[in-house]
Amino acid sequence: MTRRTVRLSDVADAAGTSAKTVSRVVNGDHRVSIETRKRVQDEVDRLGYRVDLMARSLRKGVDDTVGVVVPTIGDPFFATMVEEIEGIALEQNLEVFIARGSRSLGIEQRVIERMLARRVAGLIIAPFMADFTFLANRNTPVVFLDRHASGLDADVVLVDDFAESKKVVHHLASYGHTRIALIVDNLGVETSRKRRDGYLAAHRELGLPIDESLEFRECINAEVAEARTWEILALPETPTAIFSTRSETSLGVVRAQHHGNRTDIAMVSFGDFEAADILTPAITVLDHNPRILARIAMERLVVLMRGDEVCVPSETIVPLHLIERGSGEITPPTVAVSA
Amino acid sequence: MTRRTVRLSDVADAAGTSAKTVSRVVNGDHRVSIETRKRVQDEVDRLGYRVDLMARSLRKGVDDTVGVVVPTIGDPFFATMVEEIEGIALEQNLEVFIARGSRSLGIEQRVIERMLARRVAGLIIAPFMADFTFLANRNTPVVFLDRHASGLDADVVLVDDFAESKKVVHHLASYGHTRIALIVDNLGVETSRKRRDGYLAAHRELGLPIDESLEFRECINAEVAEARTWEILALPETPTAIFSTRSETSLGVVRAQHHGNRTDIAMVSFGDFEAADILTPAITVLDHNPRILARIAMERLVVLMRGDEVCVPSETIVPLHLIERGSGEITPPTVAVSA
DNA sequence: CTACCTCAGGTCAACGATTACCTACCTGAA
DNA sequence: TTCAGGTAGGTAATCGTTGACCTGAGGTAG
Repeated sequence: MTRRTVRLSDVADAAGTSAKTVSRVVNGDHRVSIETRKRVQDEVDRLGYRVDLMARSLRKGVDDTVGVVVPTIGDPFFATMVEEIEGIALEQNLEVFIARGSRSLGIEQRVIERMLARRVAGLIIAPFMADFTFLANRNTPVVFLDRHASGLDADVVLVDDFAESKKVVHHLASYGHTRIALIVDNLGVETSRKRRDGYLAAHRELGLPIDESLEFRECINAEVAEARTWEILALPETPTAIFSTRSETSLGVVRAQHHGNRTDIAMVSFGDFEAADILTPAITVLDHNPRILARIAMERLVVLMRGDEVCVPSETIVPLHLIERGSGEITPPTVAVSA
Repeated sequence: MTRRTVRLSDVADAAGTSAKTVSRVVNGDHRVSIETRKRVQDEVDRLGYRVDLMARSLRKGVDDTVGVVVPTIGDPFFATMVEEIEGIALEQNLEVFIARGSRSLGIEQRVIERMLARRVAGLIIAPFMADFTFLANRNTPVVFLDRHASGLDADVVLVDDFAESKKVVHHLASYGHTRIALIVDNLGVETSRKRRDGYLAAHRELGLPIDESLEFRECINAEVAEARTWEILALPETPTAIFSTRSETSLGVVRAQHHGNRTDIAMVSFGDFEAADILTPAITVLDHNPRILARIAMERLVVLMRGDEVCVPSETIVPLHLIERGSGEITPPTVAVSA
């Protein structure tokens, strides 16, 4: 029962040819006569031969795999990205390695080094905190997703966090809000910083006062966001609107609003989430669609991996739409609407 | 700038030893003197040597990778499983391949064959529809997750779908419900079939009439479930409770209930979902925690891969808790509660 | 003083497939 | 007739690492 591996040469012996010929048949090389091809193919089927991809990759120098590194896999946003990437990879006959980059400090570099040791053909990275200088003199193609990466000039696919955030504040302001709380993650994270910058810039453009006590940082997950929202609700002068800069934190915000019976406070989420449309009120969101981003990144990576065109790193910005569902169109108590 | 790969022999030349000695140092073999070890290590660092995992795996016959196949990656249930698996894999210095198994017919076999060609050290499969007989005479360790697999006697980690579903119906019945609608996926899927069987069995045990018109099959996603729920709401004699057998479909059910203003109908979800606790009413769920399942499966796989103990395939059943949040404790209109 | 053991290190082949380079043989044009 | 060119197929080296096996020096027990 010890099923020894069937190798090229086993098939060759059985078919009375050389290993090279079998290799040609297996790889669809045309320099093989019809009869030989058939004879070899029959033996391949009979013996149940499969290429050993380890051996092939060793010889070729690259492996037909792409490495995907995301901050968290369980987050529906990144999970959907991975699903999209996997779909394209399958079409291209590529295998997908997955790793999480946010566990601890230095973890991103570690998992990426491992993938490089595997000679992955390309990398898609949704960066978390690392500096990517260590990738500089490798020649593995890399596309960054969702955020810019420091230390490496590579392709990147993202949204204009700054402008989109400004858009949200302008939207809320147009409904009369002047006191808008901000729920934001660690500012060391580029996306968070830019979203906050957009929030501040919009305030300046609109001539709204900037109240630092309305800015809640370090909202790293739904739980923290929920706790901060309870603080918001306890404020002497409650803000009339909340802007949550990540869909994950939005759930925390909404949770506190519901449990605290304060759904009268307007709320906009950067990023859609499940159930956002069935809550009461339904949540107005900036539709940050992971599939589109992932698709563009992966298609770009495939081009880079083919290596036809030696092109300069490009930056793709995907525009977002604001889906008005209600929570973002609530007017503040003391202001009458004109529209 | 053409960074040629640094190999063992390059380091060996630089350190004035043989490649084997470098290999020993790199792999922490003890048969190397302190001085030699240091000299080699210095060269390793200076030249920036990294093992070529392709070469190592070819030599060793297995690759330090595990393949994970799930029906869908984007679904938070499976995404969380993958995240948990990846965490344990990292601790064990294993890399993770990810693939989706539900795209089209035969896709599971195809992606698994590819992983086998890569000589993965083990497989974790959340089966979808395939027959796994083709895995029978391979000797790659396999653990099935979430469902039994046909055609292969291997380890499996799952919940008792039948008993848990019965529990739900008993729960609803204890609140006086006798007309309970069932939202269920394709019955070709084992979990779906068993959940339905549990639903039916509970009816028999309780002496409740079984009304086939209350059974809605082929609810393959949230959209279909939502549509079916609209049908339910339009029924002449509306059921007083709904049992949704998957968290994904639960969202659809709840969506229709909310938009149709029929949150007076009781509802229980097999599987928790985000926002289930902040809806009004909050949703009663059977807490089908993917992390626990994934952890058990992965720990089991690690044991199998070590191959110490040649053990017979085991079946692990994880018990679930019903989280009563409100929607499952609504009483039907015409019945007075005694408790 | 010999026999045996351990330690540090080395040699060589093999893992399985592919690439670069040949060898016949055949065809057709000059 | 001869030679370029194409076709079918083969040979040998190589990708980078490791397992099996070997060697020589030194230690130790009898």
